[in-house]
Amino acid sequence: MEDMPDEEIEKSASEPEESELLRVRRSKLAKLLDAGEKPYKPVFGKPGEVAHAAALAEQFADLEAGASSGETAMVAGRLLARREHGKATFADLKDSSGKIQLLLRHDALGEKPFQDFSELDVGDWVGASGEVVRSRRGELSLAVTAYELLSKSLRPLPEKWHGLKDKEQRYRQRYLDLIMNDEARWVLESRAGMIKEIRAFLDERGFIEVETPMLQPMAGGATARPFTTYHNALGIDLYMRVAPELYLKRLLVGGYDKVYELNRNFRNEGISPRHNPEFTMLEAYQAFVDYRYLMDFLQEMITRAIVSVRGSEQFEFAGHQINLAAPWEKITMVEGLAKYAGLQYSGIEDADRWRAAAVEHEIEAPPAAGTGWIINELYEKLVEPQLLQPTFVTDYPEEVSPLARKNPDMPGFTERFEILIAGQEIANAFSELIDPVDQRSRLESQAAKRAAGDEEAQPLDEDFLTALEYGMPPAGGIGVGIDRLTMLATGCQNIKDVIIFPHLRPQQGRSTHPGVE
RNA sequence: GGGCCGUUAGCUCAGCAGGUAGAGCAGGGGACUCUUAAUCCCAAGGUCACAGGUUCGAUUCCUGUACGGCCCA
Repeated sequence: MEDMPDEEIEKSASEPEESELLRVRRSKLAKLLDAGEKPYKPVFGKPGEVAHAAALAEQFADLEAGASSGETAMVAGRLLARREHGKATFADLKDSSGKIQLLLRHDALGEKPFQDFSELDVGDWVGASGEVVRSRRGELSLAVTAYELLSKSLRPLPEKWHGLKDKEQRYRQRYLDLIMNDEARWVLESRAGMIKEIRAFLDERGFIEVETPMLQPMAGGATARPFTTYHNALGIDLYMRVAPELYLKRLLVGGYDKVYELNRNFRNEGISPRHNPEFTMLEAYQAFVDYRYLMDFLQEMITRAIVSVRGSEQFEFAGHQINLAAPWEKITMVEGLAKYAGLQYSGIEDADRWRAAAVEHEIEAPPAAGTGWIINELYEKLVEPQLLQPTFVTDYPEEVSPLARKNPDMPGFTERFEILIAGQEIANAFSELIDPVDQRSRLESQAAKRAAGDEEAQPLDEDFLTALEYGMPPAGGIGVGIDRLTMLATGCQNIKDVIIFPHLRPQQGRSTHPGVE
């Protein structure tokens, strides 16, 4: 740390070729400092005094072109464009609500402030006050009588007309995406709005929101590889959670009958257009209900969330017209394989035929995989992509559902369903397995799979089983992937578009901007 | 992990059957008191992602690497 200054000097000496654009801005900053100006102000106006552009647009909607309102206002935002006309200048200021035009006139401002405005750069934060007027061409404007530089920008923004298109740069420097692309803001705000709707939906029904451990001594509750970390003081490995499920169930054992958690899960898997290592999941549990009850429950919640963004039950996603109007199709996984893939076999006992179908469809089953696993793979490969309209797919194989109650009428299957929309898994739900003896044997099979080399199989969580042995009430549980749901609602087809700071590989020896690093 | 595509000025993009590159916007200088992709004039701006190879000569052809996108597993 103490030799930082030297390093800095060395660094700048070894990088003499700063681009002209950056040099010009730094020299403007130096000029301001030399003149005793403060290019990074602490505050602007009094709290509540600065108006939003959108609020002014609404308030003065009736102001006619060329008219003055007689009222003054203060605004603050980022300078996004400037049009100079000799002794008059127009500028666009963008705040969090929208844009407003500034009109600066030499006669109203005086020589020095008028000239100084020309020295400002697109990208600078500016605060201004003046009379609200509408220009002759009909643009709501602030006829500026005073302004100040609030924060000097040292880097040029992307082009004003085409904006920032480079996807990589949009993900890596999301702030630029947010400045330049209103759609990026809309996605962020839509996501926030949906989460708010979902919380309201659950809160209205008496659910309590809880926070269970992100760092777990054992990563259970889902079939996935965890991230590993280490706790120094305890001297033990800890795992980033892959799901909160086993902790939320402990809360039902503890006597709560409606709990939910809406938060991050972490899975140590590849990155793809549909996978980010951390993602947001809603899990909710309600005592005394089973998976049948949860169908209407989820249908209502998901419809409400999507309609809050789309404004309608009908919308387009990836070229498909989706209709959320009730009723949604209900079909068991085995029925689905018959209807959509022509695999008309009976249940789990048709093991040889399922296995033959797997070979035919080039599904490579790991050594420990049973018939249930194969049925699920066949379903995911052959059926899921065809389920465009909202569909409840019910009764998943026991083998891939180690935490779900067995379906007493369908040996080998569980009381579980997923909701498919546009070929995407949007929600998962089941009647919870509360029998501690059955649960132990299921987790023991998982442990056997782990021993056979399946790194995704769930560990046997003795502490969780102990909790179940005290007695968990009958309950149904749901899981909703918030990122997937946001993709569906906003029409985004890459998860990186709905995660504000998605994970990308770090760049090596290459920077998108000279001067970075 | 495999296949295909991309990476050229701050941004958006051209271009090069191999002879060290252009435009628009942004930035710099100048003109202009109602523009909104303002307009007009002038000048400037580049390790053509990176590293090798072929060649008299590579931004261009070949190989590899990095990062990203799409598809497949």
